[in-house]
Amino acid sequence: MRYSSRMTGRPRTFDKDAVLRTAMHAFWERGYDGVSVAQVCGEAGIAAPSLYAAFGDKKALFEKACALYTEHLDEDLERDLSAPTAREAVERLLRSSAEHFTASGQPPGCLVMSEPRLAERRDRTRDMIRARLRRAATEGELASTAEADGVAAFVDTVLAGMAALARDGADRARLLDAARHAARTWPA
Amino acid sequence: MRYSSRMTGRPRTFDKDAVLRTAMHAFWERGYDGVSVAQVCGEAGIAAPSLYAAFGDKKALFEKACALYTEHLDEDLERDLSAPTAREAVERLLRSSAEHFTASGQPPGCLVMSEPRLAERRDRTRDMIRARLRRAATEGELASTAEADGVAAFVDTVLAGMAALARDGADRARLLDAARHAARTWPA
DNA sequence: GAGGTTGTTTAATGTGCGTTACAGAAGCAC
DNA sequence: GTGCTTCTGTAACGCACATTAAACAACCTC
Repeated sequence: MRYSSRMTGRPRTFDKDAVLRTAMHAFWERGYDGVSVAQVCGEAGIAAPSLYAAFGDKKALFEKACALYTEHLDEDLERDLSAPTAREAVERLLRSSAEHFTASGQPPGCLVMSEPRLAERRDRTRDMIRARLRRAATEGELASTAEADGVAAFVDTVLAGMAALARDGADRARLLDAARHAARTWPA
Repeated sequence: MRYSSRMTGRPRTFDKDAVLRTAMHAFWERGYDGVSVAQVCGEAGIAAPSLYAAFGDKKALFEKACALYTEHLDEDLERDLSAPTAREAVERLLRSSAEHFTASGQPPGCLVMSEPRLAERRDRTRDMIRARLRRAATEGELASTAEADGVAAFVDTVLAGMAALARDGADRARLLDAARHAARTWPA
């Protein structure tokens, strides 16, 4: 047996990306524990061994689904936070999050926020928000680092809360209302 | 067989209330799906048939645990909302919630907020908050019913967010920080 | 065509779950 | 003591789950 070049073999009969999107939607909607491998197979129209061959076990599938989910999310986060002022950055983040949490054709809420297993990723997001606000403190937009951390805790809270409300069926207008009220907080 | 008076039989060897508290803690910490009947039995030190005889099946046990949890919670909510002004009511609610979500000797966060199955109870809480704020609109403390509903959506968001942050390990100071910033929102 | 590699299908594996049958133990009334 | 009732302990039930073994099918290279 040689390791020269990849052998071809029988071609896959399903769209791997489509199956991953299906799995991502399922985890997003019902969480890791709320989704069985058999359910993903049923929704994707493939048998279990095909899924295992393509993605590994359930945990690996979940991680790949999360990677797909956070791919666009991280881009959006960085775009919003790169606004010239922290105030604008926060306003953009809250608004775009409200929109994302209530996007049609997708489950309400946020996979990262809802899934207990993704606490580490939530921490990373919060680190980025805090970093942006601390920068605002050094630039004089906020009074101090402590003030920046307080605003960061508040923004984290509103983000998590909007995701929770969306999951409970709140519509986009309600979330945008909450985001608008949150923006009033900004220290004058 | 007569239905006259209750027969005595062998007395129970465990403290029913203590077992229910144990179950409540378990559900609070790990959610309905994250808790098995066997785990509750192990933590409570009783066998499954004893638990089933005392509380019924898992769903009934969960409902009784929730009733125990919300018993004190509803009292606190009504106490906070009965403050003379809506602003003070909201400030009290946010502060006491932050404290409850980080109380020592109890799991962090909130059983009602974390458990997907309790959406109805969350709705009831939100109805009470909205009702208090609409009252403030009729009393002239807020500009309009629409304004009251906006503030209510914001308060709902902050409450849910604080519970989520607490679950992720945020300490009491951080939650109180968020609550304090949220109070700044109040329309002047 | 033969040989090799990979995908599919069916059926099975083992594990943990919620739940219960059953036999014995512990109390009360008489 | 004998009845009656209720609780306890062990062991089992059926089911859903994640995962895989084994046989077959489809493609490539030669």
